[in-house]
Amino acid sequence: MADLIGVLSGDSLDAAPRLLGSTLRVGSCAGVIVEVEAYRGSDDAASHARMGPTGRNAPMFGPPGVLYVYFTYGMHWCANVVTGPAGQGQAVLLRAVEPTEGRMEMRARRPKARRDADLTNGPAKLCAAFGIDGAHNGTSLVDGPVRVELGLPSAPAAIRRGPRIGISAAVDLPWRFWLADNPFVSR
DNA sequence: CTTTGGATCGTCT
DNA sequence: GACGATCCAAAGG
Repeated sequence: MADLIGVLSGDSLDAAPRLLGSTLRVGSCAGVIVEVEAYRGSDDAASHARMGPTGRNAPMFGPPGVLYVYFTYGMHWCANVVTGPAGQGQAVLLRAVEPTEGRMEMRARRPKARRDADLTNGPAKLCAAFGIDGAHNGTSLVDGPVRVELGLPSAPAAIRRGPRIGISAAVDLPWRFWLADNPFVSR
């Protein structure tokens, strides 16, 4: 299956690298996804879903193709693409995007960004730049306000993988994926 | 360039 | 009551 839901219905570990090169679109802003992290359910000690469904992670246990937005550190929003069969609690965190449309708007929302590369090279940065917040939690990525337009699969040789960032458990699992040499990746 | 610490509050134990 | 799937400014080399 070559449609978005088809791709997202699979395991987050398969969907994550597949999403590299796809487009994130919100209003007049758009960008190419260049860095993601896969999170799974009860078998992933670093996942919000590790303890089963709660008030916050509820969208992760719903159907794939939905946006899961969470608030952290008292001030930041982060966005995930829900994947896997419904009930699994799997998702892919969007960590970095390469802006392609609406840079002026992004700059207005992120006045602290000095270089263009600082606009969207982090999970909370890209949410701020695109104006994604809790109001978008649980919305459809197919026909909702925040959309993912599936791109062609990236060449395996262009994909890098390594440990996830910012977590304190399961730190050895290489479940972070990014496009090699892309200047918009977070690190 | 790298390292360090502050900001700030919803969520779950 | 503790702690984040983070970011940024300031200080030190």
